Amino acid sequence: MEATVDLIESVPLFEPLDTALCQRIQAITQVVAVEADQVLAQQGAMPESFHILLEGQVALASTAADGTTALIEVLHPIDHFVLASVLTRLPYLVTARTVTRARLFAIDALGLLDLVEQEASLANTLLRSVSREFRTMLRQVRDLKLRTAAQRLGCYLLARVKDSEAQKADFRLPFDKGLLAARLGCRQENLSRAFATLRAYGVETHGSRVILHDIPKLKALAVPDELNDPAVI
Amino acid sequence: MEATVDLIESVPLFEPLDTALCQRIQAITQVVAVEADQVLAQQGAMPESFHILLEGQVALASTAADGTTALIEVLHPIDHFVLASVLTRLPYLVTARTVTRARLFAIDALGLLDLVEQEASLANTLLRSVSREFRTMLRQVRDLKLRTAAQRLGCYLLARVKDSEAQKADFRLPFDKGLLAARLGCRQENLSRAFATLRAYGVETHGSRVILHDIPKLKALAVPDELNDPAVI
DNA sequence: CCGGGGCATTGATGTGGATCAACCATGGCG
DNA sequence: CGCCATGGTTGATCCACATCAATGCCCCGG
Repeated sequence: MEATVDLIESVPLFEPLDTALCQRIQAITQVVAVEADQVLAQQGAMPESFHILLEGQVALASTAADGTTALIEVLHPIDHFVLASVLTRLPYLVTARTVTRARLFAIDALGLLDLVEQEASLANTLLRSVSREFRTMLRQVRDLKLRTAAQRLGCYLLARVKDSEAQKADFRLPFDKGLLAARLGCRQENLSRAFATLRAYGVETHGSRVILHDIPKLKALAVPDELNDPAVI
Repeated sequence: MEATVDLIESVPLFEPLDTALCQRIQAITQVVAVEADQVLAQQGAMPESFHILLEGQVALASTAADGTTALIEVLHPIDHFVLASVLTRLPYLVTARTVTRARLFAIDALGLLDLVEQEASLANTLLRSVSREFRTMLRQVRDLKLRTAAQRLGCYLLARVKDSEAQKADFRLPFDKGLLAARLGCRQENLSRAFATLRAYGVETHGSRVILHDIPKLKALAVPDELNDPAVI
């Protein structure tokens, strides 16, 4: 299916671009609807499309030679993936798979490369985006090296609450605990135990429902990034 | 000290750029010489300069709120650092510190941002560079999640040998084992033990001298990235 | 109403790596 | 020449997490 220019312009990534350029992007963009558990990009394959997630969830995972797999990230709308592979013309480092049924833009890789070379505004917006993604990965490296699973879980939960002043919060996990465990880099059993340790810090759970009774106390345990890195993202 | 245009043009990162643009970069670049163990960028501070390492070594480390530190990378000439922070105008996520005495370019952050916005060729070369850095970080995440310290050491050693066909190799570690341990995300004691396990796979060491007697055997243990990710960088 | 198949929790045990501590080589220097 | 500082190795113990196994829970269909 063809994408409309309106739809292209509504993507935050493309917000700084003028309409003429969005039209040229639209010309190389398809809207794709897929079921859950479908592969959108295969690790090791050469990039064909740059993907923007409009609805649903997508998991990015990387597999080692022995077959073990590390879940890198779970994406929510509106986010995008495999940008760095497309821009470097190097094989995908991750397999992207839908968690739920989803709707996405698939933007032709070579067409996008052409546009990027000609249009400084597009190059600039992508440059900022890849830079932010780089910082996210760097933080994940620091996380894995320095924090325990319980602290990573605490950070994840704290990141779900928008209001930075709030003392309490109440929300649902966006996906099941198996996926959350993988996202945090541990096993489901350990996630359970991590939730158990966090109970002493005012964390109550009922299935996917989470209640944080004492956010300051939790922050003291988990030490979220905001405290390390002022004005972060 | 002022940089010369020749010197700017000789940096691989700037190789695709025309002379006029290199002149404009030269105008905002200082050559800096520093002793060992000097801080060039402080985590949490706003970016003032984009750095390119010409001689010596620089370590990038990130510190958590509890004071523990993770070494992210040790850089060699000609490489560069803190690009993503400069481009996003967000605080440094790492502290950059010289390991040896060093010589660098310090390019004014705001001046560079101006140039990037105007010049598609510069935006493009930086875009590719940040993308490659992103992929490096992503691989480090996978490494930490999936490989043991001995495997990471094996990969590191295998990466030192250029010739991909070689059966044997012989070289020196570029820095001391304390730093190498940090780079691999473990303690010095464990690095020692990792070297000990690798002895069974044909790895011989005398101080910083390393001899690999049986590269195929070592590859079978460590499973370096080339095997996962064809045509990698 | 009952039985079964997921998902989540809980327990027991094993492993990788951290930590603490002692020891050994090396090399600079009085 | 001997002293001590430094970097590297080795051993003992501890902690976080993985793994294996059993059980509880809940929904769903018969």
